[in-house]
Amino acid sequence: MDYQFNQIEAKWRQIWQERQTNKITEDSSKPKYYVLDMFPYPSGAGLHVGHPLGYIASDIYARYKRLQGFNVLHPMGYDSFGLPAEQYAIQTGQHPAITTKENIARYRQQLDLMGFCFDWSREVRTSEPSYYKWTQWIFKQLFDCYYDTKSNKAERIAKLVTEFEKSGNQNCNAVNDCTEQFDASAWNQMSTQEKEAILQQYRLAYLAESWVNWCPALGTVLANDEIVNGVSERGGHPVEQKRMMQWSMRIKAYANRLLEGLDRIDWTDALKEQQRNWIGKSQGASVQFQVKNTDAQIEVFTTRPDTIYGVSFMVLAPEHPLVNAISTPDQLEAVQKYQQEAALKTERDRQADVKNITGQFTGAFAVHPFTGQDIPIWIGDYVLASYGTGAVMAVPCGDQRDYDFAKHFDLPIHNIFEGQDISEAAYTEKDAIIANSDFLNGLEAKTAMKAAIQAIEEKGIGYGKTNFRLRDAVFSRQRYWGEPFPVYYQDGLPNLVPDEQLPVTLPEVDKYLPTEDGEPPLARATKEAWSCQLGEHMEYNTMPGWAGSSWYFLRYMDPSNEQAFVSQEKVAYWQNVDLYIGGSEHATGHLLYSRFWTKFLFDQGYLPFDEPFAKLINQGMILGKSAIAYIGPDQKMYSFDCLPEEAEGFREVRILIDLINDDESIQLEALQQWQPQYANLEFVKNAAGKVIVKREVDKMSKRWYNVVTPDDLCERYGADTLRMYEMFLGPLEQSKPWDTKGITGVHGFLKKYWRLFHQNGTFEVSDSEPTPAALKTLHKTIKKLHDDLERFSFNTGVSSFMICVNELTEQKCNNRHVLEQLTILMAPYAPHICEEIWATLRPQSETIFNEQYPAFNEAFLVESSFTYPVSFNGKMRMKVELPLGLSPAEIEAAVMALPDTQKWLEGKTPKKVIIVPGKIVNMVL
RNA sequence: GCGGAUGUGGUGAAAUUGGUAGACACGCCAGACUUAGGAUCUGGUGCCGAGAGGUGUGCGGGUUCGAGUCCCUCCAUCCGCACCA
Repeated sequence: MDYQFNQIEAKWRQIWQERQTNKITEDSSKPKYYVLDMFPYPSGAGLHVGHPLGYIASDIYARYKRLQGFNVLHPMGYDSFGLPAEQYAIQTGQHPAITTKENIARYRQQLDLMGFCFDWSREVRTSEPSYYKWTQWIFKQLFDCYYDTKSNKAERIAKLVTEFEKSGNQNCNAVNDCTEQFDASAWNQMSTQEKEAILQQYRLAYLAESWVNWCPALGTVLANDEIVNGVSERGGHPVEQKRMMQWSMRIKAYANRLLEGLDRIDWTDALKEQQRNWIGKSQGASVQFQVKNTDAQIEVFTTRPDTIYGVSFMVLAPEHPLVNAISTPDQLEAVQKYQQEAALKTERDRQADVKNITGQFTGAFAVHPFTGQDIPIWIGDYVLASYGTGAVMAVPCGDQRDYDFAKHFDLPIHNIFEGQDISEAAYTEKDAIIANSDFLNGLEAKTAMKAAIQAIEEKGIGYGKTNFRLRDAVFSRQRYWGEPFPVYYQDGLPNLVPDEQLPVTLPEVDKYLPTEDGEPPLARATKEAWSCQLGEHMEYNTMPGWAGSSWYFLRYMDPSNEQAFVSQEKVAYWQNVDLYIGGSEHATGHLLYSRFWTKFLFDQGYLPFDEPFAKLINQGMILGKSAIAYIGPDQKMYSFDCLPEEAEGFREVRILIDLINDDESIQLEALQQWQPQYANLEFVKNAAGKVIVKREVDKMSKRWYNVVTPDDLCERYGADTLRMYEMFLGPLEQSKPWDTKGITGVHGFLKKYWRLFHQNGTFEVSDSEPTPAALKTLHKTIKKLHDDLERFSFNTGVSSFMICVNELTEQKCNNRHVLEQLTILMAPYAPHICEEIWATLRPQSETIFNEQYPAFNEAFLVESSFTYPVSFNGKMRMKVELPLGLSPAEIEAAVMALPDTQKWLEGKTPKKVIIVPGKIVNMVL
């Protein structure tokens, strides 16, 4: 009987569904384990072989844990709000909900083919009102909280209001953007509007005018991580800076905890470094500089307060609010001209222009707080408005950028480093002795820093300060296909929609474009189209993509709860995710925001943990091998090996990889039928009469015609083969190009495994005692597999199965015990074939996944002898078979007694004999 | 520039604590069987050499009886960040 994978797989897909084999419930008698995949955005293109890579790995691990007796939560869902569905809606008028639904159906069909053990009864979709009701609810909690620096957690805003009523904000321990100071009576005299304006500067979700990355082509605001090289990640449109009223998240409040939490989780160093880099903690001091002859003060942040005597000028960002006020009349025109030029430049231009030093003198001077000297104030676009205070104290001797600026504009450079030459470049190391600096003279940088901060604080002109690069996250999008805010406006003030009226559902609109006067698409909705009609109007922005994905892993625990986003009991049982698998592209987006929301929900007592993902693995990307053909100036297609040396006038075209044979030649007739432009194409063939293509590795994508789909491979080889082959390709974390050629090896292995049971046309296993050799093979494999899975090395696991089946075939083993154990062992990798075999071996069994994972027994591995390699001075010369269990002395005696040993010793006595029992014997002469 | 990772046959790759480098698979070569299938099975396959043997994990050093593995210098590739004061 042949291995009929298509029939077997279809059968078990159906049985699993009928018996609800993968449905799980909270069961406190078993330990829990939570295996999670990053849920996909259901795009119209469907899945290619790269998508399931991580899912296969997590599926294997989930099934393995289940066989070990864990109650495993392994869910799947869809991140179903997003731009492509909306773009499609704009073009076709089709409602994004319909496209999304269709795409999800297609995804589900493809995922089911692979035999994943997802508990689909727990599916979540971020675009479902029953889901985003709770995204809105979490937003409300964030709006209603501030970050208390004393208790070091989020607290209710009502607590802050009470404090303001009692003592104003003089001694308030809250993270804020508030620049004004007020006392209790001032607060109590404020109007509702004034109070709310203040509170917005404390709330964790707040409305503020902020610099945003505005993309005119998309008509929306983008987050920093949605911009790649200065253009939008999606579509590649230019992005410019604009000041707009936006919702933001005060993620900065959590900067320290986000940083410190990294030490407690099992992620790769690369990923942790990326997050550390993104958070960008730096310690230093904030210092006030008095502007000469005015009341104005300029606050700067510096990491080198020890170099304060080296300050010889200041530079402000062109956008700095004080620039116009302090510029002298004779400089004002030039200053404004420079400001305009800077504003026109996109961030991209500024980045590209690093080498080009520009700046403008304001005509104003500041007073050096220690020397009292006049220091000129300049503006320059190398100073960023959005970092620190948007102003720097320039220390040209210690900072290369300040040095270059000083050289370019011929500004003074004071050397404050003992014995350092700064005639060519700044001295940026922190190991020099400070000189020419009054009370700091002779100190090392470290001590000088402390002394400087102390002096600054005593003078009352500043304080020691920690600064973060992390910026608050803009939370508004001028888009249709996203979560509406649970917010309405009354008298110009934002108000929260009451819980009873959640969710605020997405209203119908006539078009998915912004309105003519630039309002977001939701402004097109009539009042009646909204699920709640409160105040003057609802919030027209929608939430960004990361809103729904920041907490979805919690919803799987309790997907249909209508009273809470997750019940206390369920979250207490499931806790955080034990193993999270997904791509590294979310390093500074999703993974950071998710940690932020988790910490917030923890602070508010909704969760018993504050890190969402205990262990994280980034699977590598599977790349496509594009096929490139060459068309000459004569419009003929040339074989790659027939290209002239100087291929001028030749152009490269990518052709569908399905049209390429194994020998890299094109199926010419199929090509002519593929696209009309090739219908009458002529060819320049090589000596073998073929047209060869060049291969290039690209991202797998429809536009490169290099997509390989799992559907085709399941059809030809079966899901079990595809699952094992994807694992066999190499280490999970590594990116690698897809190559279908090798799949026959894995397919052949499964056939070989099948033949262990089906030798003479019938299913046959022997009930006799297993041979020692077979038991040795089995237990070797059990141990290897266990170790491989514990270190997430799925590829070596597949190899171990191959070796095992090869050995058992060679031993002609068809022993029931051995084959049963092997089948359980392999079930996580190849669930369909193993279920089929198990059903034949044990017809009463419901599923193999109710069995116990095979236990390793070392007794079966013990050998009677071991063949020692014997080396002389490290060079292996002979092999000696000796019984096991000998002491090193006995081994030495046995080896020395051999005539061959005497031959290699050439009459000498070894200086030293090194013996590692069970490993090696080495003689040092 | 900074940070992270990776360099092993024709190819994908193994080698878990320093202990016989190249397991396993693809490809290739030779053969068997055959109702000629893209089936199955057997043997070979790092490089040099007829052979004994030599040599070999990006380059160059070091530690060690012994290094793919540990240390130092350099080189290459990939990824992330990038005027962050």
